[in-house]
Amino acid sequence: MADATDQQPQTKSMDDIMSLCKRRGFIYQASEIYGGVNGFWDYGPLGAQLKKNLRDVWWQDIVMNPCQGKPGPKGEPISMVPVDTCIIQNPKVWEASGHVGGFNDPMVDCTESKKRYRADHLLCFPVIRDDETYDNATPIGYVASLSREQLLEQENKKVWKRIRKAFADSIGSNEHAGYSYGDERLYSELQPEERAAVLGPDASERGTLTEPRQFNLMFKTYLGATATEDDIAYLRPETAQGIFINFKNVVDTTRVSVPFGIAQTGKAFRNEVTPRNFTFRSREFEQMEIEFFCHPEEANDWYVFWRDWRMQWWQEIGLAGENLILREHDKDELAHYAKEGAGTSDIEYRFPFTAPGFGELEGIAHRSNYDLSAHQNHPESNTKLEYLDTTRGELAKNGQPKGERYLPDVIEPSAGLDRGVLAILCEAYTPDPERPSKVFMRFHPRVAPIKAAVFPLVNKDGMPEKAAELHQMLVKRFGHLGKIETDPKQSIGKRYARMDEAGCPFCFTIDGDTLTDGTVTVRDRDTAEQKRIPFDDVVEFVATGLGLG
RNA sequence: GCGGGUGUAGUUCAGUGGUAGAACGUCAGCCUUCCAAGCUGAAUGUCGUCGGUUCGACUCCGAUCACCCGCUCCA
Repeated sequence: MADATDQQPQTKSMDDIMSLCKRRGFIYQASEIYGGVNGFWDYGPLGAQLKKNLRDVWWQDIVMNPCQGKPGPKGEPISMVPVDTCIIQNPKVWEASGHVGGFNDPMVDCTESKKRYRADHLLCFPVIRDDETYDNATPIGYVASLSREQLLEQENKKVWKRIRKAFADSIGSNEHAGYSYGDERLYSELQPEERAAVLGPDASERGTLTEPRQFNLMFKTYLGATATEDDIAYLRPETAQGIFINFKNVVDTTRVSVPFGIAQTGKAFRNEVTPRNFTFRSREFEQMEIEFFCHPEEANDWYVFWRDWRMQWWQEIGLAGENLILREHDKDELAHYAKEGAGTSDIEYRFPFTAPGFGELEGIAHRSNYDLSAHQNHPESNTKLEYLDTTRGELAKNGQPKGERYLPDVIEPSAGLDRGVLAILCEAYTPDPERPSKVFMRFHPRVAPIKAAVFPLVNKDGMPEKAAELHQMLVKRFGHLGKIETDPKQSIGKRYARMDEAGCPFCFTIDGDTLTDGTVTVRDRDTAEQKRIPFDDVVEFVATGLGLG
């Protein structure tokens, strides 16, 4: 932990980073002139380009040239096709996926301790007096706990005293009066009158827990202008389902065969209970998702493949170092769809606001065939989603396999685009008291919103014209990748400083010598060092710098 | 949802019961041959919002919104 890079995030101030984001036009508060709106953020000119670049780099490395040409577990090329599906789907999609039933967790508040619990996590143990017959006893109340062990196995005097005090009116304060527990029930399953007799996990008297309240995390909307209850629809809480419900379409209309992946980027919406931490937990956010379909026997290999490659990808685009970790989920934190699979991993970044902890950037989940199965079995989908794999099965007389029908397993690498941008901003933010800007943004050239800048050293003597010429050359070659900046005004130091805060990796300066010996000055953002190269080599220099050489 | 904190120019912050300032940034001009240089000048805020107290509120009170921190929660 003594390593300098290890401690860097703790020394970076989130307030300073947010201030720079505003000041330089990366991120603004949404609806700011109306006082903002909780959980929403807008991207300014530099932020929009940065976000687009990250999305484009993902698209390039996932869809256009999957895994940068790296072969799969068996040496085969990775097969990937894109889709772009709707934010609003038939509401039955979300019934089948489990979001309508499961995406809303009933919550319980304790009016005494001010704590909040999930109603289906609260185990309620009936308290039964020893002088009652166990089998047909009426419980005198319930003791709630988040875990069986906590209450039963680690019971100590403190817990015991608390319970005895809370039930003093029923079992008496006599130390020797006994009680025992019946079989536990979930708080969510208790009747209202039973709930009034529950002793909360952190309460000292009974009946301090509220009724379970629904926290529906999906945004509701209405289809059609009449807007009745029959017209309810939802803004998608994840892009994934759009892929699953198009699985058959893609198989039927595209020359893909398992194993292959379907990729998609797009907005998703969740009514987070507590939006927090700048853009980290926004209610409107963008995902970059892959659903990779494979034979169940190969799913584990693909899970490992994608987990490791996605980690490598984030490292390659600038999140190198100790701030990025790969973390395998514990069994008890697996999502409902991953229970049957091999597991889930998170790629996590140590943000200034999570340090020394980490926040999730991307989850790689083994979803087994949960989703395809759910859609196939939904009574109203009425569609067989089994895949006919003609490379498998017994051999027929002619030597050809007879084929095997199965629901493919799915490996899902699901990344948060906005979280990626935020991590890149945090990682790039580099305080440097030695330089005029006091800080610079060390973006990887592939994602940097401004790719290069061209400056005439002074605004006269033919330098502006020469700079304009070079600027045009660079725009023509690299303008599709990001902004090429040029600016003839004010001192050169001020212009360099601006580019430092914008994270522009290369600045080229035209001076008097350019006009006589045909060389320009290159200034490197990270070292602030300068060297001269021929004017005619600048395009090639930038290409190399952007990894295109 | 609870507790704590904050809210004044683009940013960082002063400020006083008598309707606002600094620094930096931004812009313009001059000047400038390599790191926010120099000189001159300019723009910018309904002091988060609404309401109350007051002759008068940026200041006091209340509500509300937003952000930050700690819980809680987070497919």
